[in-house]
Amino acid sequence: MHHVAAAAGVSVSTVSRVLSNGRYVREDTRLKVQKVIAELGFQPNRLAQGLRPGQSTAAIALLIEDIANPFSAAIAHGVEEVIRQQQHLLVVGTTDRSFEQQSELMREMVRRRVDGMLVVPAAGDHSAIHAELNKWAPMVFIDRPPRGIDADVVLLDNRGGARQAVGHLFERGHRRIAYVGGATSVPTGSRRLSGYRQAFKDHGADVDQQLITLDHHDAESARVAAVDLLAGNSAPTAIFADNNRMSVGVLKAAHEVNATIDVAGFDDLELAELLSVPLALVTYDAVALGRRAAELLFARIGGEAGKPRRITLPTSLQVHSVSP
Amino acid sequence: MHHVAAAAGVSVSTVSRVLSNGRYVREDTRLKVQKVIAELGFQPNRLAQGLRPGQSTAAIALLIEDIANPFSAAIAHGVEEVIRQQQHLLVVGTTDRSFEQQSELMREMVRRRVDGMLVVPAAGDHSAIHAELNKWAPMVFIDRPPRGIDADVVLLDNRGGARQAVGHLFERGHRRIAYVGGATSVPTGSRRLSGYRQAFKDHGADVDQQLITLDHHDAESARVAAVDLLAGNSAPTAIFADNNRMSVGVLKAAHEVNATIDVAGFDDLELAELLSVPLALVTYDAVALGRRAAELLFARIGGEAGKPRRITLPTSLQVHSVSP
DNA sequence: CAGATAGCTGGCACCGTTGTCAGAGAACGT
DNA sequence: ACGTTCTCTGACAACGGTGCCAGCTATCTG
Repeated sequence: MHHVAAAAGVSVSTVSRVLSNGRYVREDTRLKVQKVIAELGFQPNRLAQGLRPGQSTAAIALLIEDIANPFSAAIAHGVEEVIRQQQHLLVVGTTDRSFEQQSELMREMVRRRVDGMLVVPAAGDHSAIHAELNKWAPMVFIDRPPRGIDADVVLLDNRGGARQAVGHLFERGHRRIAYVGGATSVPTGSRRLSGYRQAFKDHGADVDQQLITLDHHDAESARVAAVDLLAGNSAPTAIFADNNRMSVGVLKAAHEVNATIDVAGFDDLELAELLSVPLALVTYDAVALGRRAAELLFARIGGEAGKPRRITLPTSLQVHSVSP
Repeated sequence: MHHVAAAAGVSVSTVSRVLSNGRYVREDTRLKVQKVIAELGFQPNRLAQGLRPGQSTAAIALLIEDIANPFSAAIAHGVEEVIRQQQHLLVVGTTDRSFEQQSELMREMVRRRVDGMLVVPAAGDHSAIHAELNKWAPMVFIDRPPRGIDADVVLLDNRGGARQAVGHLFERGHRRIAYVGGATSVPTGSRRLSGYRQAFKDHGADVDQQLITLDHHDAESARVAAVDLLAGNSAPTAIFADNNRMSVGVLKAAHEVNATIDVAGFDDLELAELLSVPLALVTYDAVALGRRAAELLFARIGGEAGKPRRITLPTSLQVHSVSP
């Protein structure tokens, strides 16, 4: 800016006034300065602007497990919608499910003075890090409650969704319904398992522990487990899959051993309607998850006080009938 | 920091030395300052650090069409890998395919003094904006060359991939092969169409313009077009789809009218192996696209001069045989 | 015609941090 | 005893902006 001022033969104050569209600048002075700015290709330094106290950086941090995951990507999309509307910029950090990495990213974001943080929390006790950083930037959590603290969070109805899907299998006459589940360290999974159990209770049936297999981290591991289940002498007639990777594994297994079973699963699948297996999917609006979280965050940034809020978004069951 | 210095009874210089782990600080002074920092929960302001000249902000901008798009998400993932390794942070901007929005985002990123920019360019003449901003931050483009300038870019072998896929259909005995294509304003599509034509030339066949339908922006529009093609009295025996949305539309159409045709398409599809249609897909490593672009960008940031580079990544044809 | 008011401009302190410099005191060599 | 070197610390100027204040000129008001 100093450079521009010198070239235009005015003071930096005047250049600043031109840039901020302030009053009290003579028209020809304004034109002269704007001309120099254009010629020099000058761009004001927003970091320096944000330096003075009370100034916002107009940036929001989003901490997710992995951008390539469609679920994370949908959340990011929803967040982005709100952020753009609020004229803010999005800084993305990837935690890789590591609590240490998440904590270090949170600190880095605070050092960069983001206005707030949206976090899909990793497994770990958040009390220390939350106490340390909360006064710097408000935080809103997404998809699961952070362990150890009571904080703003936007969730899905995991329990209700699983209950409804398994209930659907019951209504189709099944009694031997297996459960193929992902990581047990995340609260999401245990809520879904709880919904599965609830569906059994709803229908006065007993859960067979032999039909529950957990802690599969990818489709391949789920496929192997499902093949085992279907090969057993008391094989299930239907399978509920914990999440989309589990669903893919289960569908591959059924295809592989040529079993005619009903499948239900959490999360949507691309092309589900083209498959030749009766399939029911618990779908939801992941974009809304990000949007609602961002809206809540901006409310907090705007000074909204009050107790931590917990918002639960509904799921819906999408039934794909088998193709002819 | 001033606050910390006052509380610890030392000067800001000393606090700065403690934070930057500098020499010449007595052990008890260091401990005293660190204690105060911990008690106050102080976090240094990285924006102020980056203010002095020659200092980097350790931030990279990524401008994509839409984070929720799996292709964009995969690119972001590859970029993230490199960026984390380089201890940088990722700022994401969404252009929505609008050249105006992209230009404004580019300016905003420069105002935030990012070290460099990675851009999946929108349709539009980049000469003015590139000249305006290139001196501030190096740019590397992804997936398609920006119109109007010669710049660093990392591409896919669109022409070769389409040529190979259509060639595969020829080898399976097809001669009437239709083309269902996406937006014609992006160079990617025209390269793929060129590959399609080349495959016809390779096999001494003539292209039938009646079998080419373009400018579909979503799966639904592609589905309708494919249904029309298949209902015609000179229906194709195979269809090549321009991208994954087109493929989905074509597959739905084939399923709908119960046509037994061969399908080939650009981009991968989830669950492709479970479908009961002969399907060949042009797949590629989208993560590598982001990774290579980020690597090139860091080389430029590191001062590597020389002519603009054009890196082309290979595609591979994945053939899914029909299920029994 | 004096005084008030409005328009326009430059000077300066400040934001939070770092690097340079100067200075004080201790340890050391001659 | 004296100069030199080393350790430690604080003062200060920058970095790139913004906002306040002072001061100038021109116009308006009584």
